[in-house]
Amino acid sequence: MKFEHELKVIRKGVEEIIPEEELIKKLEKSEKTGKPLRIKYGIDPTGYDVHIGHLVPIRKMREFQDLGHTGVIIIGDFTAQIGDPTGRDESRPPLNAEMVKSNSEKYMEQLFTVLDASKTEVRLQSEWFGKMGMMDVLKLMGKFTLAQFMAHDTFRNRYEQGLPLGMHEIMYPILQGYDSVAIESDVELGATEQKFNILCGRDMQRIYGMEQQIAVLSPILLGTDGIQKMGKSMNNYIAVFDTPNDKFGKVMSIPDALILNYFNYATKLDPDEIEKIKKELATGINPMIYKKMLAREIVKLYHGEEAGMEAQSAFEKVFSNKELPDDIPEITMTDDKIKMIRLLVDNQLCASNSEAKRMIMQNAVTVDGEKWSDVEGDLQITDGLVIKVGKRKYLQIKKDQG
RNA sequence: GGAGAGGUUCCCGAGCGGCCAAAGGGAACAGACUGUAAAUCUGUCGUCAGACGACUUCGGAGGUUCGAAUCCCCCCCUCUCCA
Repeated sequence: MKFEHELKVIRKGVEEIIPEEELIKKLEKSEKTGKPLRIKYGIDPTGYDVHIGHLVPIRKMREFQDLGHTGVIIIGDFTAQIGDPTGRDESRPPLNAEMVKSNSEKYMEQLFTVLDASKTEVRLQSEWFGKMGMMDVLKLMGKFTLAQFMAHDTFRNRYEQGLPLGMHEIMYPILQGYDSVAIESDVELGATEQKFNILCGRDMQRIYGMEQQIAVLSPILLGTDGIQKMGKSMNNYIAVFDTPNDKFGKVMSIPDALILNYFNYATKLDPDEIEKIKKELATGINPMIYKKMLAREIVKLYHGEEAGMEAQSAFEKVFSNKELPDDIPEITMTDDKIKMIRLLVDNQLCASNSEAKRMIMQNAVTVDGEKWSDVEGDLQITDGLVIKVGKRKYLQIKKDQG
């Protein structure tokens, strides 16, 4: 069959393609005309912390790019004012132009760790929505009925549960859908929860008499807690900006049952190889071995091979062998002694005096490996002392004689 | 516009005049253990103060009371039903 290779690449790690037959037609057409397909993905510039869950569809975009197609990233400066109803982020501070600009720049910087910049277009929603007036908006809204929206889980559930549902929120899928018209997308990427919004884009294109886009839906990546989807509000995410050591550690903290899932969706590993790992894990082997490999693979993706190895040895050093890490934050002190509690709070090892005391009482504080138990005590400062709080917080003191 | 329900500590959610810094669960953190920042168990979880005690907190502003998250008044917000 024609396009067998392309389809195999596109299908990999994808939950659903709607409709697949049309995608084949589009591929054919693209080949015939030599015109690359336009692959859309939208982001809301409400913040800029990108986590590896976001990158599942982005990696898919890269694969499209490698097949010669064009990625189009939409900066949702209008939808950001609404907040994706499926995302359920509470606070929506109004965004001004500078914030949009700086957020999206930082956002793109992270996406370009994956994307091919030469085949990426970045577009702002305000390019088209900024020109619209009330009449245009009414016309857009008239294309859909309330029943269509209430048939959608997110809206219906919130309505039925008696939760607030703003009128403007139903505009979200409409705006996102119109984006597809504006940029004439052939394919829109997103996680499965985006199905409704992306299909809205299809409807919108049909209404405007255009060729309709294909939805290519990625699975939702679970967070490090293994229960909820990875998200900023849940504090269960691995960020692109996390240090290699943090990425490694966070991967090590996922439940064992999640290992294969992450291999599938958060790494570039070949499916055959993942199949092998699956079999290995089923033999009852210590999952840690493969979790380390997973962590290494993920670090590698963003920081390179060497960083992956380094993060692993740092992890083993600190957690398996309980040695000191290489990069301990340092402070320089001139005094001969300091109250321990103050030292901990002043250097952000603890959030408050009370917490510092609690930590001491819970045997969480050590000085050069020795437990510190005197809640009120002073620390005699000597050069090179290492303070450790809990499992992960360190501080080294440099004594300035001067 | 009318009638009713509600807004509690990071989240969910109990409390409805003193025994409430506020049950319970989740998250988080710590300790033990371990094969991992897995799992499990135990503990901690407003701030300040030598665990006594003090101060700030229960949508917002007032009031009643020796004393309020709990009662009253006004305001803001959410939900349901009626029009």
